[in-house]
Amino acid sequence: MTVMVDGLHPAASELRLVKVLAALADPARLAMVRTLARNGESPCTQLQDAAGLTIGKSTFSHHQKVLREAGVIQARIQGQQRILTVRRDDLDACFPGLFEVVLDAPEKLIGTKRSD
Amino acid sequence: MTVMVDGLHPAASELRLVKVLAALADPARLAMVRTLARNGESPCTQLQDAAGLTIGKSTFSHHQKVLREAGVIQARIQGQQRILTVRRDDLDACFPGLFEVVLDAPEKLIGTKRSD
DNA sequence: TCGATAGTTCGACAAACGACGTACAGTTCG
DNA sequence: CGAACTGTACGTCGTTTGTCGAACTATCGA
Repeated sequence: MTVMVDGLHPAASELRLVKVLAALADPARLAMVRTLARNGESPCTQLQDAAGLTIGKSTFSHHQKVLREAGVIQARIQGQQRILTVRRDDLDACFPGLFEVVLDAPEKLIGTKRSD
Repeated sequence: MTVMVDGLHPAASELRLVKVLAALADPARLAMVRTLARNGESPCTQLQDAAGLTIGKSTFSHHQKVLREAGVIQARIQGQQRILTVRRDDLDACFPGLFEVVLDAPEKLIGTKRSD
């Protein structure tokens, strides 16, 4: 069975650019979002693996929460796992073009640290 | 006379998405960039006034530096003032569409705090 | 029921960040 | 020269952020 996790996701009308940018302005989170967008919806563990993140699971959970609260991704409970999805429709509606930029940027231009 | 301030600006090939996003993920800096883009090049004091920022001048200088080091804006010395400009060509070349998104976003969707 | 799997929550800690005031430096003008 | 103007650099303070490990919750399967 599939259950939506509400109250944790902001409505589309609640998205704010500053918060979305802040959520994306981290190497780990950017990798999560880009990988998720390319691979389609994934459970947390699978995404963490696919994104090549070497962080602990509690840290991953934290980043996932930041992205969720910014409205960038969505989580839905299916069995014992959370299936994550990019909220592309809402992002495109609010900030048209933003997601495409983030997705299309070549790996070389991403940057590995907040300061480099 | 006009003198370019070099060594302080990253080359176009040095721009990194994470750093650009981090630079833009602040209400004050976002206001600076958006105002600067609309008003064209401006000296610091004039920009701070036009952007309606109530922060101290040293804080403004700090934000200006963050934007400069991320490659978002450029400074050139003219007389006793620094003329600031958005590096739109370089941004468009590296992350096509990004700047347009940031510029076109309606004020309502910007957000006033990093966390709201 | 027991154990494995999948994530969350909590508390701690170091590092980074934003804001401030003061002092400083370069330019222009009297 | 000296004062006014424009912005930078430095040190500090309090808050936020990223990371971790350990404890906890919930679901599924044997």
